[in-house]
Amino acid sequence: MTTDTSTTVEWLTEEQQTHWRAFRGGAARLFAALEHELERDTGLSTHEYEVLVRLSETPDRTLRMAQLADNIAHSRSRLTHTIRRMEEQGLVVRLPCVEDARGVNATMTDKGWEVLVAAAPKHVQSVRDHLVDVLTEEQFAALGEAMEAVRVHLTGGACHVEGVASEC
Amino acid sequence: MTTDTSTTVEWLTEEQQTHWRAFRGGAARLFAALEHELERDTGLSTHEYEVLVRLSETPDRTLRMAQLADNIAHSRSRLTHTIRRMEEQGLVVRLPCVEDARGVNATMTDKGWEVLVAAAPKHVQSVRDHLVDVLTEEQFAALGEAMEAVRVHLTGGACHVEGVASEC
DNA sequence: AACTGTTAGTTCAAAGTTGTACTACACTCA
DNA sequence: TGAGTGTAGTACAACTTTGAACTAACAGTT
Repeated sequence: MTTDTSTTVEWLTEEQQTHWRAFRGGAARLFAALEHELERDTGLSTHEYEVLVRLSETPDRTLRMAQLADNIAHSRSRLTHTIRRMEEQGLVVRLPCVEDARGVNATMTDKGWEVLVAAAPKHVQSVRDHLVDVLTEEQFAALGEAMEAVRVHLTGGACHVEGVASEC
Repeated sequence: MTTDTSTTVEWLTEEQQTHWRAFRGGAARLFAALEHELERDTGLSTHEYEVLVRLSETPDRTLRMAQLADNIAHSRSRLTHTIRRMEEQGLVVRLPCVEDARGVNATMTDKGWEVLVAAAPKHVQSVRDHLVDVLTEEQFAALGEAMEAVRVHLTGGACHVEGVASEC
């Protein structure tokens, strides 16, 4: 082992480059398409949709801000803005946390629930149209497993918050 | 065929849901990590990097605005802003297009080239660290092929602009 | 040449995102 | 009990993105 700072990097093969570009380009266009269809069909952004989904999966439709932020991989600051906007729309409410006076609980309202229930079928259909049904079952499973490995690598495998089971 | 507007949607199986979430979560975290490392190491955003890459691959380091926008899947408006910022940094220049007086050519400067040459090894290393080397060769190839199918589905297969061969 | 429809690119204002700084509270350990 | 350290969430200001409106120029028609 040397301390050479100008070590050569192993370049990508032409094949790898092709795959990497397909991944970047495909993912960018896919997320853009899903975003547009969800916005058009329901008025929600995919981020707002994700928030509602996560809240809907807890017993009391409530999560701490930090948990929510970790779940959907947003910065704290970004989540504060998103939740404020959703609160203005009446989709969620924020309440101080009893156990920890620093904390804030975001809770889904009945309206939030209704909006999610109305939005989900359309969004699922979009995901089918542009991703799931475009691939074979094996391809889609391989995609999921590969990206799960990437996620585990990036987050150190962590995917749980004390007290509340979260999606892994 | 009916005109029933409330047709039931085929839901995702639990497995499909898991894969879909892994894909979303993994991709979001991966792109965020790459963005941060590139910014930290070179001061470039991944979008600026992409612009430089595309320009570097043409014989005269030049592309029309619209071609560039299509290549990297950005809106026209967004590309205008990106190129303006890059022009202020001296990475590209904009020149009127001779063949079509409506058009504008974006050309990479020597400085842009140098910045790209300096940035590329670091970025490739990031891509290796967090994606390519995390997966087996087969997994990575499967990922690329799947996302290529998604891209083709979304763009109607188009991936070429008259006159200039672009990445497919 | 004038008319129509289309394409290229920019501009504008509104909305979203980012990172830092800040306040408040909690935890630890002397 | 209080000093020091860490965590939760928000506020702020700078920056980026979005979509619609706009100007200019091409292309085809009559």
